[in-house]
Amino acid sequence: MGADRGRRPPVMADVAREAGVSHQTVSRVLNDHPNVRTETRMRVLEAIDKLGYRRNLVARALVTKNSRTLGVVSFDTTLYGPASTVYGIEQAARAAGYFISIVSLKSIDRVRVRDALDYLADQGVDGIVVVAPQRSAARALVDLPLDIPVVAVEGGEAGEVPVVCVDQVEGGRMATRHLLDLGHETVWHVRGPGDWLEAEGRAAGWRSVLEKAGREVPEPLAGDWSPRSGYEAGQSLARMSGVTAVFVANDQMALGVLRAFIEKGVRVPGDVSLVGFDDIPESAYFSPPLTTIRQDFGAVGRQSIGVLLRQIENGGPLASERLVVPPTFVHRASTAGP
Amino acid sequence: MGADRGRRPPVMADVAREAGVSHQTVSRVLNDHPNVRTETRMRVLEAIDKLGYRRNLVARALVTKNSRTLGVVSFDTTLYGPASTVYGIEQAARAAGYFISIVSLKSIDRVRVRDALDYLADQGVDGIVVVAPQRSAARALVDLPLDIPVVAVEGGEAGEVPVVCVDQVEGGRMATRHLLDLGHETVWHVRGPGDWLEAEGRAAGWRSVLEKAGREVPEPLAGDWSPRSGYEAGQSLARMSGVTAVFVANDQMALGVLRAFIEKGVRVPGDVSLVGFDDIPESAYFSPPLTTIRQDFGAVGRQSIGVLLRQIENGGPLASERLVVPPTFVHRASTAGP
DNA sequence: GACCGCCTTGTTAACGTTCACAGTCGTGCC
DNA sequence: GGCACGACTGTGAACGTTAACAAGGCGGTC
Repeated sequence: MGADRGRRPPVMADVAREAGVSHQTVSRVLNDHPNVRTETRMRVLEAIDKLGYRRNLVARALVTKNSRTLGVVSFDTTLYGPASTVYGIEQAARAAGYFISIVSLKSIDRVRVRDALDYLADQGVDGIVVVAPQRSAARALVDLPLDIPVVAVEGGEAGEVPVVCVDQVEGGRMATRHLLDLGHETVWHVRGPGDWLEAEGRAAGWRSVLEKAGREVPEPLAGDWSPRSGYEAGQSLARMSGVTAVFVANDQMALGVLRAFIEKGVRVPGDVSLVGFDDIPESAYFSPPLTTIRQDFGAVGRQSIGVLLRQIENGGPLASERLVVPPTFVHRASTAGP
Repeated sequence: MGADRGRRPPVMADVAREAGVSHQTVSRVLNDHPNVRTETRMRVLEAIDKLGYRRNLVARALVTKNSRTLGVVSFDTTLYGPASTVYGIEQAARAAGYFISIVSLKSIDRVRVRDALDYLADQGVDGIVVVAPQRSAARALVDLPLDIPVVAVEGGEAGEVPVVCVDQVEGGRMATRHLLDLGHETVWHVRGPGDWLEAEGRAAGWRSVLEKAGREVPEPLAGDWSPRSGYEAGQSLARMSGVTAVFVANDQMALGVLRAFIEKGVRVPGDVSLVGFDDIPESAYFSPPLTTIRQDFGAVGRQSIGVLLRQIENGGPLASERLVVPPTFVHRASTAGP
């Protein structure tokens, strides 16, 4: 209707002219400022509607100094855990009216994490969630010179930044306790890669239960989370004698172990009982269906956004927090008495 | 030293003062403008370094009208396919110096896709990748009033927006041809949910090979991509007689089918051969390891960013393109002759 | 030697919003 | 009746960058 001269998207001033008010009044209407007469507000809203005006968030960010965007740094978002966590984060952030900007790292080390943080800070994000499941990544977060709120997910020791994580140690305990309760003499362990905090936590839980029960603690085998590494560990375990119960640090490796056992004629749970970790969607359909420990990634995502927003509203870093999400035990058919 | 009065981050003018030049010269150095004397450039760079100056990308975006940010709209990024695609997109985008802003949808319909696009457009993204594997999502993209480059991934018919996709039909053909080549009389099919283009494509490929070979075309069973739905389909198939070969539309459902078969005593590949689709990391460790069709999600991500950037540089939507990424056949142990 | 041109730098004005402040009313109170 | 105060609106100046234009210096050419 004669209001789109030049095909340039309308700006606040155009709306103001259309409604016969000043640009400031338009701004007030947009920001729900109380002191605007109802009739004026209506006129402005009509003008906005007529012109198809949309507020320019970039200009807004320039002056308010916040962009309503949060950054997420994550390791390989192809994996089930990180993908689910990021998903949870995204849902929670959008619900709170924030955008999510993602950086996905192929490998994590201090330099790369630092670069990613700088990169996001440059872009003007209001806060950053770092999904930092590795010790090196967690360490990259201490004495950060950034003056922007950060929260670590699975970030290890509560250091200078708040942390949200699943109680990995308790998960390891649950798995091991379950196997001992079934009557197994001791429990073998296929752990995750050395640098990973989750791997350490699960192994620590496993070890503590065995020690407290006065059982022998076998040397753990190490994998890299992949089914292939689980397969290799499974081949080793099948060659060993006296193995009746194995706690594998994630479901993907458990699948590999399962495969190796089947190839060697080791029956599960007939000969060996198996417990995994994560409860990926596939686990319930393994043969046999896998007993495992479920992590509530959605809760982790929500909690981390919660902590971050509290920091942002607070205006500064709050006393370093540590939120722990409990895991749950999922009993299926891969475990039985010896 | 002595240049951080008030703890305010330094701006271009501060650098200019420090280097004894105008802010414009600083801008020129930052943007690699050719006409700056080497010595001047050095002085500016030193000043930048000394002050720890970082360019404000928000202010830059305001005046240049591009934010070097791309939006991604995707369906449930927890699934392996979308997650991998988004990962590929992110890698490619960052390599090209772009940020990625993500919106992950729980369910896809015209309204929600439209909202997501608006949301991203508001934020000032330079272009949007829509991972639109459903017919309804693809339809949401036609006659978009948006004046911002868009590319659809798995987006169906080459309509008004460019499309990048894996050749699902060919994948379905490969799977079916392989089974016929092994000597099976015909091939059953567990397809994906009705609205999904990928499901349709794979089913179409399957059907076309059977028809061309003059074989009977059994009524396909429908799943929803989940292992559970595959399990249910598997139970039905196990009850039917004459089933010797099944093409399942994704690996997760194939796992469910496998589980149902094992429970019913149907041997794979002894009694029935099975082909999946996707080649998720787990597939090689199923029992038996799954013959499947691999999709190169990384390539899809890269291609889509390529198309998008070409559009952005071009300044307008280019003649609607359709890039097809070929799938590859992965032979494992779940298939054999009848 | 004057003029043209390029290289280099600086000055000023956008970009589209919010913030700080200053008005202009109308109302109530002493 | 004057004055203070609240509600409402407008004016000007930020925010930090790039774009457009102008200007000075220096070399080369006829």
